[in-house]
Amino acid sequence: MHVTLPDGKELELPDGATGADAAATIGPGLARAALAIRVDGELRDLSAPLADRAAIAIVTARDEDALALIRHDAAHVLATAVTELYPGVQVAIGPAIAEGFYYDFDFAEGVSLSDADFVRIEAAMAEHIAADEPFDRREVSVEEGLELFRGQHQRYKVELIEDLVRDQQVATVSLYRNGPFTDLCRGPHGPSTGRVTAFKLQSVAGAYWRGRSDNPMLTRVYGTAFFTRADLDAELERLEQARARDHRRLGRELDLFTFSARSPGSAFWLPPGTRVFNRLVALSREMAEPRGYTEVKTPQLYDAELYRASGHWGKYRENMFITEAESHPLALKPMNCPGHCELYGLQRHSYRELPVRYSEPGLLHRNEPSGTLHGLLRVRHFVQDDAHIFCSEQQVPDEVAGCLELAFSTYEIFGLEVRLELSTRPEQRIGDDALWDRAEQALQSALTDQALEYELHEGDGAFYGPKIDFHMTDSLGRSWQLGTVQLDYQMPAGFGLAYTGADDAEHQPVMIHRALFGSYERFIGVLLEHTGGELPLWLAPVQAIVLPIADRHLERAEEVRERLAADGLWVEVDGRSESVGRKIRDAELRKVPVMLIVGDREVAAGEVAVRAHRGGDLGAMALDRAVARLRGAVEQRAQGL
RNA sequence: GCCGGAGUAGCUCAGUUGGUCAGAGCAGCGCUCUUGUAAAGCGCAGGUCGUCGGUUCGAAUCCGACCUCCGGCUCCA
Repeated sequence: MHVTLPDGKELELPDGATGADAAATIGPGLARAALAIRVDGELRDLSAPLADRAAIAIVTARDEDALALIRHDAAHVLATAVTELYPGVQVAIGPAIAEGFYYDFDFAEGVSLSDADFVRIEAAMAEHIAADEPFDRREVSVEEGLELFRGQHQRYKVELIEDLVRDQQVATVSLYRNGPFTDLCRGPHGPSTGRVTAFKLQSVAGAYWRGRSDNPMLTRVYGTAFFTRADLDAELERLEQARARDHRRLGRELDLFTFSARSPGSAFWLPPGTRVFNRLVALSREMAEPRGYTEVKTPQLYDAELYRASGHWGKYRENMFITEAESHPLALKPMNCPGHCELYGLQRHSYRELPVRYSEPGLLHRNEPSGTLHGLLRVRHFVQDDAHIFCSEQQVPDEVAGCLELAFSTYEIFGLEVRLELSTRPEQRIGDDALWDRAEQALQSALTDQALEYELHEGDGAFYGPKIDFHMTDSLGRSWQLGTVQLDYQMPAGFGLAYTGADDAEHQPVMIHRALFGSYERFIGVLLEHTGGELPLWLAPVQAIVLPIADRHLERAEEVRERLAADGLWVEVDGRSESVGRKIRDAELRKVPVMLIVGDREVAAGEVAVRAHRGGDLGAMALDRAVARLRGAVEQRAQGL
């Protein structure tokens, strides 16, 4: 038979030849390096027999899918070691993931795992790797598979097979055996365990079986694997570096914010952090006002009646802080939309006013589960750069497009790359499907009209409408939602909102929810991680620091400070009796963008010696010129001087 | 909320099997130095070892409950 190689050449092989045979025919070096084979684009085991006329490519460590392959191998080796060390353990699933692999286990009652156990598990894994046990694939009937795993009391495997039968009507399942361990697995795998050359177990965590919180909690062991020790070390080094960019650490080091056990999930903003926060609020206003937004202020606390109208009482109550006064139930607002609807409904509206665009840096409280709180990225008390647009249905496309334009204009200022997601109707929702159809269609066409790339997340929409979300990742690669544009036909109906049309009849407006930063808290958190705490000059909490060389220059330093402060710059004087080297070092560590050094020469010449953070000495210049440069950089929102 | 881990000075961390173990560095404060582009020197002060309860002659150390934090899961801006 003949198969085609990636370069177009044909290879002649005996009938029934496998991928391994093909690799060996091409050359002994390739045979040694081969991990798997791609047959007509699909990744397969080397041991799989090839079909005549197939297009094949031998997969080696250089292939981009190879890492995922050996990580999956590593997951099986992990399960091999764990089943050996902990008799009676049940195994669930163990896939490769973006940064490594995991395997979920259900340990016997009373047995728990901690990272202290990694040493011996890793040692057992290393033995199986050293033994270079082949991965043997076997296709068996469903009955045989069920019998095998029932015999081993592996209920999760049994459940997986039963589901395969139910959902995909399979008649057979594939098993992979390496050494003493046999797993239900689709494959493919590398030829043997020996290919897992550099691996490390990283953490142990709980995970619900099949990701559902009413299922049992399993024990998940995370690890990673690479082809070389050097790659593994580089990854561990990268994780170490990421810790230095953790926004919680930067917030403390830069005196931006802090937390207290007396109000878990709520940041305390220190003066420098408050300056950053407020400047972002100012930017939001600056962006929104020319685009026709009008700012409003609405209450924090509402009668439960309001949340009945908005649907929150039914669908969101779990996340709300509820109190009462004179036996009336009240709740702190978890979103601004009900208040904005109420405000809209308190006045009459004509079609001539539409769209009405209410914006509000609204303070929200959400009763997030304690285990989900995470620095500034997941809090219970936060401010959204929120706005609600009330418009006619005809205006929806333009308004959604306007929101997308505003979003991209905003992210561009920070040099942020965002990922778009379109989320559609969830199971828990209000309103009939015809309206959902229209709303989802409107958002989708807004994206396709501008040829924007997005991921579709079915079922992830808000309970009142579908949404387009903007995502960014933190220093450890975790994804966080920032902005959102949500289309809502339900809440205006719940509030009985209306406007008088040109036809003199009452019409129901459509509402668009939109936030760009999302919450200021989360945005600042992500921005700190993105910049490593080196905020751009216009946003830096201390934009410049004046460093007098000796005490006799203190007076002049104070004059320089006042001059800059008069121009609206955030500036400090380091008046300590320390060496200049020390003052520079401390200013560098505080990531202050600009240092202005004042000594005898500068006093005499009316100059300042300018030094940029990580940019070194820029030389002396007249004070006026330094001020002009600083102001210019701030106005242009430049990265630095 | 669930699983696992952790909590010693403002920060980073020591503290072997319960018995001068309450320590170090940095930060802070004081004094001296008056300094030219990433750390001057000396000294002082600072913690009821997360909280509460228990075991013990004796607990930072052992046990329990609770609180908070960390890593995940579910959920979410």
